[in-house]
Amino acid sequence: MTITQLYYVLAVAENQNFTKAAEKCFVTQPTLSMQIQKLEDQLDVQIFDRSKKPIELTEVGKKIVTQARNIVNESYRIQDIVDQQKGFIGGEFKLGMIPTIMPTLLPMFLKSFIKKHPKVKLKIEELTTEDIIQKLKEGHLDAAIAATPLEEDDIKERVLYFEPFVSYIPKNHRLHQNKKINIDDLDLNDMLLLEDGHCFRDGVINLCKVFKDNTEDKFQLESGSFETLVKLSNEGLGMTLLPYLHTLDINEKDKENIHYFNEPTPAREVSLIYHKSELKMQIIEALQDVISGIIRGAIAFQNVQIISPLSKNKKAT
Amino acid sequence: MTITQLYYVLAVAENQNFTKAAEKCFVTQPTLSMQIQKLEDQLDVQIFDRSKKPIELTEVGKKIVTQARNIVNESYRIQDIVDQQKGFIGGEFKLGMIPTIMPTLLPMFLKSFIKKHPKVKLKIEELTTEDIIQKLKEGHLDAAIAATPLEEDDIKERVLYFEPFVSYIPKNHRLHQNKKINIDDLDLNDMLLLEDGHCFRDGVINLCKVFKDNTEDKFQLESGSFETLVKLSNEGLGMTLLPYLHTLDINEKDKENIHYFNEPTPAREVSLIYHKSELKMQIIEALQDVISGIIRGAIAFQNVQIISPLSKNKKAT
DNA sequence: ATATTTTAATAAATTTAATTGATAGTTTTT
DNA sequence: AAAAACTATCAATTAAATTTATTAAAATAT
Repeated sequence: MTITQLYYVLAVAENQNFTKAAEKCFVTQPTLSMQIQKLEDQLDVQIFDRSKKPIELTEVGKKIVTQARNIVNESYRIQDIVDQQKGFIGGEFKLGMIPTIMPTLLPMFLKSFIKKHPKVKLKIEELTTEDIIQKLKEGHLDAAIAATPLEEDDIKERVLYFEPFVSYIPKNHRLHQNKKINIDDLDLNDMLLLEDGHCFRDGVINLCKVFKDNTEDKFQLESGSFETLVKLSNEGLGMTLLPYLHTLDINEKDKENIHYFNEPTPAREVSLIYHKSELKMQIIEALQDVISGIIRGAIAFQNVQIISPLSKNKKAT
Repeated sequence: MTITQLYYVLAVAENQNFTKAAEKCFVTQPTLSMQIQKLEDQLDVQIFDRSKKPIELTEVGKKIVTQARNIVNESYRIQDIVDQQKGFIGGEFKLGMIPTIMPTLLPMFLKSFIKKHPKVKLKIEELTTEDIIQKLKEGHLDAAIAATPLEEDDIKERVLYFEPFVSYIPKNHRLHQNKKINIDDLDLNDMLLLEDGHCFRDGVINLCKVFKDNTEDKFQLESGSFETLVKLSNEGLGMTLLPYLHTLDINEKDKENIHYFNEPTPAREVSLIYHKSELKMQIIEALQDVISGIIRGAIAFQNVQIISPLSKNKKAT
């Protein structure tokens, strides 16, 4: 049994296809076929059920894959030990970010991070929380930035900052006169929301339900970006909630529609999350340092109330 | 990096010698030299300090060895998964036993075990508790039978039985008239003990100190076997304590010197112990079943008081 | 000090294993 | 029924591990 064989098994298991898996491993398909067969012969057990199309794992196969993932990941840790010893901060680092954080946070820290740690090859991907959790568990991401707490066993969280929710209330809205907003002023029924799949949407729903749990989940208008939400709102279609950092680059004219909440300000907790195995911890800590340092100057709210990003129905989106 | 390379590193680390390590791996010495060099080149770090004789691990080397042991052991688990799936109970199984348990317990269960599980190739070694713990941690033993509790983080325990301490008191001894013995009758100063290194000795010392903690650790006579202790005792050199199972094959004449304790009978806890990684659990459970089944008929004491096998000075011997 | 022994590294040859390109045999899709 | 997609198989090739023989260096004994 070799680490390479186990790696091939993982590739086939994840792609459900020998040919695609071979491409991802940068070898030809017969290589995978033969090496996996060899492993199966040695163990005298079928890992894949080749009668099913697409190919499926057998029952033992599933257990073997879990263990293989362990072994392959633990093998990466040896290089990690060496890097740590040398104080070397570098190499490829795959970072996931959720869509409602990425556009505002990434430009704030990226330049500064690559300047400070030029040897790190950052690969950043925009993903839903759901995908992030799966990829962290499978070892396809080294870390991610998402709204927390997530309550996932295998994933650790380091809080970066608390980002307040801010109301965007157009002229014609019943709340526009109020200088500051209270949570119990909110009503999901006149609220514009991001489309399903964003955890910020779930946060807003949770927030609105803090006081009224009778709201039915029927919304009039939904969109994929805050920019659109603001425009729709300007058209008088309702108010909306924005994460604080998004309000920093709203144009002057629209800024008068921004209303802050009374304390305790509802906020989302934004954390750097990573697998509990703590691989590449040096880079994770370097990221944390850079981002925390930058945010310290940008967000100055004191008394906040954390709103959970988890939807009541689904696990985490 | 290959599992084989990691295995070679472990062998050299444990033998502190390339030549010996090569023999244990059933390859030639240049194979080890080259493969380990290759790994060192790849990681760009020295694992061994070859300037020291005998060869030593570097600081990183120590960390790499720990992780390598992880990986190699986890790789064995894949075969384990397959065996478990198939319900196969077989293969090599290395069992350690402490000297004060081995001669009485082994003959009781060995035949019956190999009859019930003929495919298991049992390799039994007599070892001190100390050695057992180390070998379990290094993966050189699959399980062991020892006196417990040990309070070792990485080691799990499954109690097999409680074996009472029995007094052996010769004619001329002050306690010979007493039909039953109390713990507070004991005095370390007229007690014959096993030589240092046996945990049963430490158990006896702990037992005697339950009531008197003023005893100084100066003993007159010590021996390596209970047979000798009994003979020395017969010569009038003092009383001694025996584990219950040892009293079953004392000759008729000497049996009148055996005195049981009043309840709660002091006893040692005898357990099957194994690494927390739970490798080869099927065989461990098979062993537990067989031994528990056999002991059930042999020991019938109810009210026992467990005496710790741990010495106050050293950790566990 | 010098010889002997022990031990690890190196070099070249050999064996073993992994990988590839070409192709055949299935199954699925069109 | 034909085409496409996919995996297994084979022989050839490439790469890697291992061995035997030897050298070099250090430790030990004489």
